[in-house]
Amino acid sequence: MSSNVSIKDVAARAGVSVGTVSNVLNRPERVAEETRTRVQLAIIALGFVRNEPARQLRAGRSRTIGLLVLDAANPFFADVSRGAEEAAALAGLAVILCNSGQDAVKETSYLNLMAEQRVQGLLLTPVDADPIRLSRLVERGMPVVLLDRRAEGAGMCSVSVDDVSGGDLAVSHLLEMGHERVAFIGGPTTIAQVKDRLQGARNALARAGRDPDSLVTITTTSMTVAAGRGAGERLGGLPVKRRPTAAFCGNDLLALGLLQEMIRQGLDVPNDVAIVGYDDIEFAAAAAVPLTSVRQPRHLLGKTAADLLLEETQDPQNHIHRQIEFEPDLVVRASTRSRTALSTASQH
Amino acid sequence: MSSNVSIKDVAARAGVSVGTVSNVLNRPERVAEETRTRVQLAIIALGFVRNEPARQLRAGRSRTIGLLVLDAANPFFADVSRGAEEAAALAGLAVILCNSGQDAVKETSYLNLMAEQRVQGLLLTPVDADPIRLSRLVERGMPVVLLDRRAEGAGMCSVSVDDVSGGDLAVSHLLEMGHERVAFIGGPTTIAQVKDRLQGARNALARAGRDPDSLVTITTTSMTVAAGRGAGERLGGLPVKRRPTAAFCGNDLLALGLLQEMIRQGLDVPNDVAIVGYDDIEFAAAAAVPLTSVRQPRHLLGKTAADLLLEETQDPQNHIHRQIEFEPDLVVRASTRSRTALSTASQH
DNA sequence: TCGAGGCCATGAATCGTTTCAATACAGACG
DNA sequence: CGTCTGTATTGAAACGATTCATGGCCTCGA
Repeated sequence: MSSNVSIKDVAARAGVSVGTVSNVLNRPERVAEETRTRVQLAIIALGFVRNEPARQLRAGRSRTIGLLVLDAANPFFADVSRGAEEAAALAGLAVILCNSGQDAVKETSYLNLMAEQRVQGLLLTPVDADPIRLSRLVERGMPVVLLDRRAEGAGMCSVSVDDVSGGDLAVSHLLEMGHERVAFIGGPTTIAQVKDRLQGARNALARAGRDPDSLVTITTTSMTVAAGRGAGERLGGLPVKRRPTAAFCGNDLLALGLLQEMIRQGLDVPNDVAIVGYDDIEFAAAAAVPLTSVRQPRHLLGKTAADLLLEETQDPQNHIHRQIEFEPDLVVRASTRSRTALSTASQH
Repeated sequence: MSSNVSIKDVAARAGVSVGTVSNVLNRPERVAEETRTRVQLAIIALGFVRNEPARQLRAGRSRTIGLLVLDAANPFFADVSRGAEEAAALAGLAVILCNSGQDAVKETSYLNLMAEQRVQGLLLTPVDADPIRLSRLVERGMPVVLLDRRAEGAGMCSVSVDDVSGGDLAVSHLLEMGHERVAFIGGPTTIAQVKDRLQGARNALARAGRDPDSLVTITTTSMTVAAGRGAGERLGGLPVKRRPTAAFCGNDLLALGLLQEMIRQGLDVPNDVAIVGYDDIEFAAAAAVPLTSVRQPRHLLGKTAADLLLEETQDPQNHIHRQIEFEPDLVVRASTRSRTALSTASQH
């Protein structure tokens, strides 16, 4: 198979020992210049490519970290991944990207895969709150940084955005715009982000003196555009009297799907139904009705997580686990600006 | 570091030899039931995780394939990746996903990384037409399948969509809608997809009896939403007399950016400028003005490529390289339906 | 009772690299 | 001329798994 040329062949061709070839590869300054170039020429002539698994076996550590995301098709995670990759690349590490697709079985199998591959560490957006699999990993000494999710104990680092606060921002805004009946759309509720954003929504209601249970909750089985359309069908099916006048969606994909379905049903956004999304992905601003959304520092999230992981792997002794939490921003766009509000705004 | 428990520890604890443990792992049927359960218990008790690099070193082959895409942030490639991953997973292989970001340097470094990792094979969307790096890989016996790009010689498999035909579809449609001045937006032109789609556009003009050089070509440095906005600025800056009344964009990200910028400038889509995108990503339909776009079978593209690669790795002797090419479809939406056309349509 | 044959388990060789103690050698110095 | 120092290279022992020839033990049939 590919590249059966080993360090031994290079050594033979250059007339040196394998140890010297290895030194040329790893500590070139220790090798006399003349020898070094001879070896390098042999490497080129033979097309030698280092066998990384063998290196890893002997050296004891790999040059990769793992990144396990909830949904690789969500542009939010694409941006997070890029942040992590850039930070890892600076440290000479490659990232193995895996997609759990919110499926606990796939998550487990990928966690196992990464453990077998002996990645140096793991960036992880966990599917559910189950701490058992995780703690087993950590106990065995695998450095883990939770991503987009706050670590509960102090057993590991985490980088997250305050989802409760984000949910609060979103629904407070809707209440300020005068909405009485508000819906929350998201799910499954096993996902921490969903739970927290919902909690934030309830907090906002409570603070405004409303009954948190007045929140109409539409639970979806995933967080995709298609699920958003499905939720839109359910919303549109409600009698107008009881239909919420505003919906807060657990992410922008849901919001975009909901928006599409509202338009299809001939409902006006924001006047019949106002919509707030979450993540502020690039497409939110380009939507049929530009989406109001809760913005998260996506790129920074990934970069910070990778940096924390690197810190831990490079000096595990002195590492102290940290939980970093960013604050989200609300970006207001047309999907929540009622026509009157809009005209008021344009008078400025 | 993580999991320093080796097969030797398991053997000691179970009171058997390492060979037996290996057999339990790989050919359990050869081991007596009583022994097998004893070993399995030891594995669980010690939390043994197989060291994959060591396995790979001895066994000679890895259980991963590489996937190198042009732009991981583009939902088109997210869908392609998912197709490839699903097919690979069925064969028990993991996918290492890397993102060249249309950067030849990054591409080279990732190709090298994958070669060092001894992936079984490679799915690749190449940055440019340079065949040298590729042929070197192939010569050394690395199975490669080109993805979203037709292989020129017969040296490797490829799975692609006919981009010339796609460009033709798009511009033919614009001409049918009565547009006289058409623009093409895309770049850099080193990317084969851009070149072919442009060629298709010119073919359509020629067939309609127009001068292919009448196509207004706006070259971008990347294929992102931001680049689309930039192109929109240039388009909007043209005197109305000379400004194209329609733009065909090299992908949907560009089209979405262009659309945003047109709206910002107060131009009407499609009446001032009609827009056709490419890829028909999910967000195209949800855009401010739903985008007409050239649809590609994204998921199938990835799946087919992975299947071809598996076929080659599983029986390299009898494998015959194939070039599979799918045909694209045009999906017409509001971004090219002028108001008259729209009202005509709604009378049905 | 013996030999054949089947089933299991063993243990050593091996994969390609890194690492490190040991060695070779040249030049400086007394 | 011997010794010392330091630099450059060597060679062998790991790393953790797989693989396969070998052999022990049992059972069965003659």
